[in-house]
Amino acid sequence: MTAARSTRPAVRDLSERLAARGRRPTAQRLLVLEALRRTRHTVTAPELFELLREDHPLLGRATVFRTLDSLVDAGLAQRFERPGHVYAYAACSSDHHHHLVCTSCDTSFEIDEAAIASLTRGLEAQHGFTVHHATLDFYGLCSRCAGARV
Amino acid sequence: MTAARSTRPAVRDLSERLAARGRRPTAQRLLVLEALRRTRHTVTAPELFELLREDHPLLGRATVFRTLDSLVDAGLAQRFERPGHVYAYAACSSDHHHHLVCTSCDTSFEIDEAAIASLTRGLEAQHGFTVHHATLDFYGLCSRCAGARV
DNA sequence: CGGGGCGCTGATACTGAGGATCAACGTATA
DNA sequence: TATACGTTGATCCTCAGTATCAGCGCCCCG
Repeated sequence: MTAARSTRPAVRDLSERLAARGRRPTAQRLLVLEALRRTRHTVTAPELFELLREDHPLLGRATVFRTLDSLVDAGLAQRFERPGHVYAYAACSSDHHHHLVCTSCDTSFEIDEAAIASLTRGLEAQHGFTVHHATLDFYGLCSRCAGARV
Repeated sequence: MTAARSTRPAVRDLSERLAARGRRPTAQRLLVLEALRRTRHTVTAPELFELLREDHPLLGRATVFRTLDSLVDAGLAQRFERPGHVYAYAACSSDHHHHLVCTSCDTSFEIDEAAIASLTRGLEAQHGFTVHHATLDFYGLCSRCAGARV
């Protein structure tokens, strides 16, 4: 597999984020990230593996799992709950880690981080707690699905 | 800081909540709920099973899994992430579903729901989204652990 | 420019959380 | 007391996620 030579923002972002942790922006990682960016929906690791395998039969199963973890770790993807005790993933820009997730069509929408930052600071002050990371995800129906199922 | 420690309401609460769904407040369910209330920490289903089995060797494994799901469903427990892609659980009062979780000692603290309610309403208005349920959990260090690891 | 360290990959086999199933049981209502 | 129905525990199964490891390729340093 050849190394990526494009200079699109996604690539630069990934490269920087990974480099900051002594990791490499490999073709596989870009592949996974771009596939994740392309779907507007949340995807489980096995789903994404099957999806990618259609075009890239060489891609390894373990690699997809590992890569998704790296992406979450690098702040470029977010983990969600799916019914049935399964994790699903969605790409997110480096500044927006929280989402509205439609439980009907699995589409995810990014949330403006400002409101949340102030909430976090309030909680830290109130409880003497040091927040490192938060899952702050809202599940429900998007306007389209809410309308469609009246 | 310690959360409210009112003892008996647990049973009434469970009964009502379950009855509202045509379900029964069985001895097993109370057992699981009380064990969950007793630990101030988050616990995984297998951990809780092992814990309960010491005193109640008859208790079935599947029952613990089922019961934890019922409790979450009834709003009396909350699911969390643990490193290693595992779910952990904590009891919560019917009105407080969101927590601060210490990643060092696994203790969980309830968050006042008022601030969150207004955040939710704002998001609903802003995105035309209908929120049914939210995971709103903050992971980090509690004051004790933050102090201890200087 | 050539070797060596190290991170990454893909294949395989494994682990264990959680679910499905089902006969037996308990409890509430008729 | 009889009956219906939710619940339980035992067993077996599924499959998401992990560990392992040999081979490979990038990058650094001589």
